Amino acid sequence: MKKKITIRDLAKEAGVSVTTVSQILNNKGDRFSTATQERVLALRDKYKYVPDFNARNLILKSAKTIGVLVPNIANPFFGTFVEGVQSIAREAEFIPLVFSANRDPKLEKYYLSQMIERSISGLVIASATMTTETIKEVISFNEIPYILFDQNHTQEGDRVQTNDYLGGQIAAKHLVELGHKHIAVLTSDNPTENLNHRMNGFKNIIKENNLSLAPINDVIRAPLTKDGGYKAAKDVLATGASAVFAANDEMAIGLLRGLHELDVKIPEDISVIGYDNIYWDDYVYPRLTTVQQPIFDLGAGATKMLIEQISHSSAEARVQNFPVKLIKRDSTSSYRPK
Amino acid sequence: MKKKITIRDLAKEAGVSVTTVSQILNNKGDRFSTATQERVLALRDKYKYVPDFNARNLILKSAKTIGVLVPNIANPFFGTFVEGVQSIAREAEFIPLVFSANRDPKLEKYYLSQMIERSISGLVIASATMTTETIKEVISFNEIPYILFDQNHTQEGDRVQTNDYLGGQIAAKHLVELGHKHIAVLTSDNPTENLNHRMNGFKNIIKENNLSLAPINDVIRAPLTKDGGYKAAKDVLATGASAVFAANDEMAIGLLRGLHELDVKIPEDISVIGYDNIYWDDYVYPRLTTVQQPIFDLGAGATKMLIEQISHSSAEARVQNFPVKLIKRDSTSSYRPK
DNA sequence: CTGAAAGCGCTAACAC
DNA sequence: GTGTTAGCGCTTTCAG
Repeated sequence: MKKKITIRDLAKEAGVSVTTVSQILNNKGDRFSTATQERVLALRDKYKYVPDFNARNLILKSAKTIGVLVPNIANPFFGTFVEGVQSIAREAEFIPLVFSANRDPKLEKYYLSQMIERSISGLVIASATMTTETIKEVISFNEIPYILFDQNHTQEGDRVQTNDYLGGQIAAKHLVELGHKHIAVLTSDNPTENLNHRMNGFKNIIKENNLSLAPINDVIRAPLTKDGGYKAAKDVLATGASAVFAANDEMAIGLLRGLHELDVKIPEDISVIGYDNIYWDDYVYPRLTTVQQPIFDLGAGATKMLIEQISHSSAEARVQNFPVKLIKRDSTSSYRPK
Repeated sequence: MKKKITIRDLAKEAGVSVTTVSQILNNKGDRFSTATQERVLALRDKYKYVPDFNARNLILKSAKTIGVLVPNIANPFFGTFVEGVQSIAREAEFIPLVFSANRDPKLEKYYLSQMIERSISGLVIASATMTTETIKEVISFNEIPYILFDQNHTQEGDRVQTNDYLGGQIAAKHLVELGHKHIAVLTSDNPTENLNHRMNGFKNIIKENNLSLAPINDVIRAPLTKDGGYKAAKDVLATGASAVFAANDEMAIGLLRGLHELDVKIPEDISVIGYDNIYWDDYVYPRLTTVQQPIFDLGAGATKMLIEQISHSSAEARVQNFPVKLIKRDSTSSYRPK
């Protein structure tokens, strides 16, 4: 790395003091003569001078950096979420530090400590494994502003969220309206609170319509991944249901594959509805009907809240709700008796 | 943010000098008595002291940060690539700063300047739009070590790469061996050098087998995206070919969807082979045959090289090659005359 | 209009 | 074994 040119170099060459240069470069130089200002500015451009970040922040105590903790960056759901974060961060000239913690609490703690060391100004947490204890212990201890997403709704703090209960209802209504009487559910073997809400909303509609959902037989549990959905196909088929609600699109897409391999026709033999509306839904076969969460907006909204909190440090905890809605595609159809 | 506890606080409480604390905390404290060492360490734990990053780096001049520039983080190819980067970075205690520049040169420059300001130690560039000029102008000017990936092979500098020519040959061989005589190609409307190599390898095998590839009719060009592949389906079909090689999996997957909507059966009516082996290939229908690039390893390998370069600043430009291989799945099959 | 001087929190020669 | 001291590059009072 070339030796960096410092503010002192500029000052010397301009024949002024370091103070002068500093003030002018930080737009606090009204009081200096236009000639001086122009000289300094010209010199900065000539040498492409960039103030040293560390030196600057050492004084300013703000790194304009926000941490983003997601389970898996290669997952398009979180990829899109992060893009939402980035779009807002960029506007506010914050830099996001993104970490993919792979649902590994140790990794999460490591990254967390790294972030604190780097004095991030705030944190967006989109990780279901981040426990209340970790948050209390590490984040609150350091009094770092943070925003939660996709968390157990029992936790405290500012958050963005969608109405999971409603989302579950929407999914159920769709299947019921298509005439399905026997509906199965594919959900996580280790559900977070928001997933429970989603499922409760679903069951609520089932019950209202006097349909049954046998808790044991019709509720299949598997990991919340494509592979989880894939491997659960046999069990889903065994329920004999004519429609199935998968707790998220990843699972639903895995399920699609599993059902194909079992020579089950979708939606003719069984309708499948997912949840999230990741951008892949249009590219699986058949195109996946789902309940949309505005993923990008969630990332953007969380970041907007966070930056507000950093700037004004508003005291009260706020919750921002985002809408969910049905996206009808080709994986669901009317019930046809066999 | 709570006022941070500083090294001075520790020193005072431990009844020793700041130097003592600093040395001990940096594992250079052999010369101090065990008692002192333990006292200091205990205090650090008690107060969860973390050295101030900015102050530290101001002296050390190393932020242990590497920049990573990718076109699109929500794209699983780059998501996986970034995970590879992260895995190595973490081992070496480097923090990756990941930017998704959306193939927008302005954004790329902005992020680049941000990174330089933050005195990153090195840069992994996985972006085809990053031109030689930008690299020269911004990166070389600041003498930042960098590693390229997926770039125009004409550029200078250390790099990781795969043998695209061979990859193209592998794809062609597979189709030829299946008995296909009339093969179409779906490639980028704005190809980078590595794509050209890929295509040249492909054409080489076609020619060797005395098959023709009409440059105009059989080479379809579209954006290198799912949507690009989707919209190109009609044109591909119009070639009358019994097999098609798509320049990457994204396009291939889009093409699959487009062909479905045209009621074309894959692989019965037309075989499709992609390139990259993104993890979605197993979850489209039919499962996509492709040429694998070791994406994770590429990210990891690039990062390993970069960190070596940062540490030892080895002079000579190095190139590390990664293997490619055929992954046979369900989207290709033997030629059957109609 | 301008600059001297203090100091952010830390590390590292160099004394003692 | 331990501490003094001098900065790292920058911003910011405050005194001209």
